[in-house]
Amino acid sequence: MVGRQPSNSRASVRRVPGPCARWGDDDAAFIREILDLVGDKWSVLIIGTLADGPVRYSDLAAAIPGVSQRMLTLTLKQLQRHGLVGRRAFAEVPPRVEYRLTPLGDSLLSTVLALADWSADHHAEIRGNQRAYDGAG
Amino acid sequence: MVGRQPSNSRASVRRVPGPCARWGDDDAAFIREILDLVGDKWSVLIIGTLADGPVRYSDLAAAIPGVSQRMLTLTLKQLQRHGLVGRRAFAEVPPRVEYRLTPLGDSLLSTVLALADWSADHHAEIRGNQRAYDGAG
DNA sequence: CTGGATCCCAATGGATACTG
DNA sequence: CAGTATCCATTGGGATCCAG
Repeated sequence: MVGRQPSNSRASVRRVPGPCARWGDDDAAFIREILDLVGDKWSVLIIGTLADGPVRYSDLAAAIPGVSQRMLTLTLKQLQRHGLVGRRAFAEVPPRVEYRLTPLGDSLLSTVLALADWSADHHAEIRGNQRAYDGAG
Repeated sequence: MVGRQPSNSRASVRRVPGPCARWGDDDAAFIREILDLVGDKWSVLIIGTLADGPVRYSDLAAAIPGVSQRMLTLTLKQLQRHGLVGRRAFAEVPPRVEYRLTPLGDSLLSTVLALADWSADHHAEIRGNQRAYDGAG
């Protein structure tokens, strides 16, 4: 999010060096927004948990060990807002609410799975690099 | 990285329900570690900037508008530690240091590019969802 | 030029208690 | 059950100054 600029910008455009090589400034901004969403501590875990079908709020909480109610709710709202997750409330007592992946959310799952696969593939290599780096300074 | 536990833990283990549907507990942990790295505010921008070849420290700083020296240095170290980025210092005066993607970093670039593509593909759709959500409450 | 060391504020996020 | 509201510790990250 953020999106704040230092106001300090003197009139002179100063030639903001430009975007980052590969992406335009506002592409970059949007990509960062998605990255914030995906890189969020709980988003991917939630998406992964919803992968196999609708899950109730309390079951989500149980399936994702460390999450607090606050963060679960907040993250679910973000995901809803972006249209990745759908919410369905049943007018029963006791109340029941189910969350599920939308088609959009499902398409993101595939993409994220690629990243997960990459992680798994290079797990050992990266661990080795870390140890080497930490050891050798 | 945190690692703090509340001490409050009453003797009862209470049976931590287990992992998150899709991944085992420690796979999940490692994936989250990569996600933290990638989801980091500057990592992807840096990786993207290094995509086309070695870049000097000061050029990186110039190419990535909002970044502070501190964060640039810190992020580069993380990337080095994981073996995604290599550093080469020239014993000259004034000093010159070049950073470049390792093959590992390059393979991550491809994966991340997939995410960037996904973002671009669904940019409009997501924006629409956001407006709908914000409007309808 | 390339960073390291400090200071400090704002945001993140967990714990807890309360509500419909 | 499914959240909301509040409080508070931890952390992220910018600014600034210093050093090789």
